[in-house]
Amino acid sequence: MTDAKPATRSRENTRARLLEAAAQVFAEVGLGETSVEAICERAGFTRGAFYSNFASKDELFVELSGSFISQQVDAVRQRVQGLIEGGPAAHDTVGLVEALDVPGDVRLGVLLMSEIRNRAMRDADTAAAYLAQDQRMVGEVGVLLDDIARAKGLELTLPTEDAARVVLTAWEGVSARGIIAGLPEKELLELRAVEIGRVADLIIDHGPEGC
Amino acid sequence: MTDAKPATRSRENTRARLLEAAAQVFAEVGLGETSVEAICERAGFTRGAFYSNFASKDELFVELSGSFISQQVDAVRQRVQGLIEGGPAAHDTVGLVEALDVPGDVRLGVLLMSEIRNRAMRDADTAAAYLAQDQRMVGEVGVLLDDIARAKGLELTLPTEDAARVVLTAWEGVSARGIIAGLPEKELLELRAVEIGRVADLIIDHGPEGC
DNA sequence: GGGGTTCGATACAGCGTTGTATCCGATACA
DNA sequence: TGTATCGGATACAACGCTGTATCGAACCCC
Repeated sequence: MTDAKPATRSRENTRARLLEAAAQVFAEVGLGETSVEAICERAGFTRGAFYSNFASKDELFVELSGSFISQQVDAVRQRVQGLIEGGPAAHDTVGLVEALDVPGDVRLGVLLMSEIRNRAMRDADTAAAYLAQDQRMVGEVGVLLDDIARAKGLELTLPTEDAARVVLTAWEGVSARGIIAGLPEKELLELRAVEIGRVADLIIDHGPEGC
Repeated sequence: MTDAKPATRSRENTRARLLEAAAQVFAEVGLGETSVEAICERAGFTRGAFYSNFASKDELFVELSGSFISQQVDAVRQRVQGLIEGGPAAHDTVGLVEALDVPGDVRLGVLLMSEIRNRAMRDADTAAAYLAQDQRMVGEVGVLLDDIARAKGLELTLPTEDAARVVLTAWEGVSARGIIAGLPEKELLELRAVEIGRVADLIIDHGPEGC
């Protein structure tokens, strides 16, 4: 999945390497600051290879962002299903963090997602794609939240969809803040777990003190 | 405050117009996609005027982002103080929305803030400035939240600082989503008010049902 | 293993942008 | 009113980036 050097030259391989390199460069310097040249250099190709596979930087970005987001959602979906099938044992707010914490380079993921959102704010097509996947993500998290609450015999303190949105928004917010603060990967993960735990308790654990 | 055409030519006036134009262009197309040329055109100057006032696009951005954020915080601070001095009458979650809702072009504000955060994720200097102002903002919101809770005879369900962060994160998240969804100004304000009200209730109104 | 095809490298023309150096006009002050 | 100064316009050289057209080599299939 992370073949740095290609054994043989094939269209698919080249595309994949270009996409991966592009993701890195986008994350490092931002979409607007990224040149096609920089992507090619990172991937170990020349611009000839690039234009043989993509019409422009924009087209590549559309493809990259599309696959990246849906990949993220799919990963969460898989984990949510796993947790639910695992029975009530796994149904804790800890499970929530576990579900959202898609493995991989956290920093890259946060920065790339930030670029996508940034573009979505200005481009209608990107916005539509983003909102569609976002809705899916909200659905998955909502299912998990409902299930956690049910396993605990409690009710959500918010409508499911709103609850999921609050959790996801907090997730993104705390991720961004961690990056800005320059936290290393490990501490970022910890911070995120702690904060999401707090928010989840607000939403699920309505009234922990004896009434 | 919004003089389009300068009566007389003065350094300060030119700087101000360039800064205002830059804010608009940054919001429209993003920092990286913005050329010095575009800023000057928007402001009604040539690049000569620009380089006579700023060393580079970056320097302008640093100045702009610095003044913009602190201005936002100051505005919130003023409103928070006003509300608190207004007595318990104004102490509602409605007051919270009122305090955060700094008047002006909402879309521009959200987009510009997004650009600043985006840069803060990659540039240490910007990050430091951002975090400092963010901390101030958290403080202000925290004070208001504490006061609202006290006026209602309730306690916050989270430590003050965490509570403020949750509110602010939700605020930014819902703003961004509104922009992405292409909501017009008015609906964006409504959406924001509703969502923040919900979140605030979670944090302040612990246990609305009769125990 | 040879020939056709595909894929990536190379070369090139063109454009937009940057930053500076110079010039001109307006403002301020005597 | 004349003069010095300051601020913005103009002109220019240089660079980086884009996109395309062409060339050469690796792959595929027979």
